[in-house]
Amino acid sequence: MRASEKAYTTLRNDIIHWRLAPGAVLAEVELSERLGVSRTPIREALAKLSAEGLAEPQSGRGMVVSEISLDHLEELFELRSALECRAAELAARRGDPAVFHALHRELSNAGELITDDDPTRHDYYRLAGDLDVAVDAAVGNHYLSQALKSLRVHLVRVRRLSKDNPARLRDAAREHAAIALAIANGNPAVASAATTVHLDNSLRHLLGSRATP
Amino acid sequence: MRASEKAYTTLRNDIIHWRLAPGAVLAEVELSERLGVSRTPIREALAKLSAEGLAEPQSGRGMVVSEISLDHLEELFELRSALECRAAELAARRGDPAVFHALHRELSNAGELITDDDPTRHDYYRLAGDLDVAVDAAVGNHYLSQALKSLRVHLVRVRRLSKDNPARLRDAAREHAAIALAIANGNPAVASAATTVHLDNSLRHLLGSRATP
DNA sequence: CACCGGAACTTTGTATACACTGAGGTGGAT
DNA sequence: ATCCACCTCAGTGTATACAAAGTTCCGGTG
Repeated sequence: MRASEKAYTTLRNDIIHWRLAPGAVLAEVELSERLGVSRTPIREALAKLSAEGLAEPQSGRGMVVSEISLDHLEELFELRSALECRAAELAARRGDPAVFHALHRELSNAGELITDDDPTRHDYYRLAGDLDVAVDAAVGNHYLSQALKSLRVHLVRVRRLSKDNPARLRDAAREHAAIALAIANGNPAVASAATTVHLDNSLRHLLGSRATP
Repeated sequence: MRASEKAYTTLRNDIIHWRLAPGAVLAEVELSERLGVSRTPIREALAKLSAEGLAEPQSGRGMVVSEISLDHLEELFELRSALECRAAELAARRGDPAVFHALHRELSNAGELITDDDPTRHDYYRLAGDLDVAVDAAVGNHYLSQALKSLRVHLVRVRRLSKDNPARLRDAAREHAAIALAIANGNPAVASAATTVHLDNSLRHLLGSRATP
């Protein structure tokens, strides 16, 4: 693996998983020593992170991890809604019903996955991710997929801002199942509407239950 | 101006204005000699262009100017529609009516700007750009604005694929005026619908009248 | 005592030298 | 004659040295 890729991946994960908090300074020499590569690949990594919106140039000098807070949530979800509603719509027109019927079945049983055994909700988030992947594939639009991909990075980051209670996750799974069903049935309007409903519920939940700092 | 910025700006303009055609190889040494800077800022510029989607890594080695053709148009316009319809909707809810009434007046008279005196249609495109800026400002959503901004780069590139006849531009101006009016009237549904209509007309025109190569 | 100026230092921006890898060509063997 | 192996070379990937710019702290002055 190239050094610049390694630096990029490491920093990206550190930012997404809050090991590098918003506002943290990204000093080139310090990073190059910590990651064991020279400054050149570090700079390359920082440029990519900046383009992705995970880092931003400090006033005049240096880079810092970009801010993310509940204040950004509404804005983030407006973009998310625009993209995901359209994606669901297009998936309903173009997707293979069998694929989404299968996802609907899985998601309908997803409540069982949400137990106290797995506090990271890994299985649940993977299933939700599967739906995203299936929608992307069904839509078959490179530009839309890219826009969604760059958006999801920020969504992962935001997830840490709230405590996820099991009840909400079970509701979310049901909402996902409804979206999958609408797509499987080839109904664009319902798919879009179900997505709107789901995102509104998610947003209100996130804004309502703030994580204890 | 920093050398990396200069390299980035120059290359970006060269790509957007088709002085660097899709598929052209972006060799670091050749570019560094041509632009009179060392390879380091060139690499930085290429990284940014790659993140923006204007350049992409060649199989294994090197970078090339990314492809853009009429085959990508439908995909591009699907994303565009998702973003701009929502933006128009939100602008109708939040915008200052006075601003958009003014734009509506200007756009209603835009037909006069489209003469044979200015074959680049500079005045017209600037007016259309003013509407975009006003919508962005009215929406007040950083993430949505960023998504639109990165999309518009590709749209400028695509513009060269078709010959723009004056009749279509005058129609387009009227459609823009309709969008501005709907926003001024605070009617989200109409603003979104007018945007959908405008984009559909634009797309069909682009696909219908191919530029003679 | 506060404020302004400058010098030193820290940190980024750029150039260049070196290392490595993949591609293409050439020569030999079958 | 064709195919394979090896070698050469072009061009990228990385490291490091040097230049420039901005920040901070100290001292002087009003």
